[in-house]
Amino acid sequence: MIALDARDREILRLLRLDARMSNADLAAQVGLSASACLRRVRRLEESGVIRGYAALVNLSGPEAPMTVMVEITLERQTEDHLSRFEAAARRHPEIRECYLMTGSADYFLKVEAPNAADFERIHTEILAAMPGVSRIHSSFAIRNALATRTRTRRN
Amino acid sequence: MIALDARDREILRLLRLDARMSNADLAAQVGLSASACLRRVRRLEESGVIRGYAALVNLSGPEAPMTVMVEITLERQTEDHLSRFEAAARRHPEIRECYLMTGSADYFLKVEAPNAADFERIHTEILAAMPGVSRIHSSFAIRNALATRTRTRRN
DNA sequence: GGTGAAAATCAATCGGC
DNA sequence: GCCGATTGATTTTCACC
Repeated sequence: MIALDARDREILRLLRLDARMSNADLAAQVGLSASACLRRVRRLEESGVIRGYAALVNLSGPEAPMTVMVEITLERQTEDHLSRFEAAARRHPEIRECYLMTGSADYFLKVEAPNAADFERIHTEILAAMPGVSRIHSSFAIRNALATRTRTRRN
Repeated sequence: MIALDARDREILRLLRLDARMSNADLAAQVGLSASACLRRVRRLEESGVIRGYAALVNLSGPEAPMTVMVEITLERQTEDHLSRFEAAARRHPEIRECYLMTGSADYFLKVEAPNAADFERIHTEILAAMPGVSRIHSSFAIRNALATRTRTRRN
């Protein structure tokens, strides 16, 4: 992990709020020249601190996906089991977040599926089929309460 | 909510993977001209389907923030209480996600704090101080198991 | 780390189909 | 609703201080 100074942290804060802000704007807001700012952004990208940029999508009505919070408890927690679980999680884009947790549940997953049938498939074919899984507990989201707009147009 | 066709869904899928893909690339991948593609992206932004673009940040070591999954149970669930809770959640950027849930816990929050002291402050001053909160259950993440890089350079 | 300038790419608009 | 061309921004890469 590379060292970060206050300006790097400010760049990260701003890009988390608006990943499509122009480099010129970003540079002005952190008080750097455009070239110095771009050099820092590239360094953050290449070191993996910035691991990507994502559009925040917000569908409602019949298009709305199911969002399910899934707690997974494993029978065993050897490095090998954890690695295999995580490798499987990475292969399934419906598993949008996956955290190794303290406490009783070993993994916490946020799963997004277009519909209930797809979620059932993920549940039975992927999650329940993982080696060493002893318990799966799913909670369903009714709606995202923080779905407010960050940015609408480039200007 | 606007109607989406297959190309709109493909645009959303691609922009969730790489929000900084150029419009020219995006257009080529969905099989549209650049101007037609841009018109669709603007429509998705203006309708709120795309609510923003965010850099995915991935810090480890001493810079790593605490990620805490918090389940909140309310005593009452009137519209008024829910609205006030959600308004308060929106005011605190450390609350990065907030879902209204089915089942026993009413809200599910993902909280990110620079350190334990900040998390304690959020816990006591914000979460516990909300009206009608009867139970708060926090689970701590050890690490993000899906922190793989999506994109490193513009090219 | 900063400046300035050049080249390439891109966004954004407009007229036409 | 889509295409193609034009115009103005933006990104990106230089060489240099």
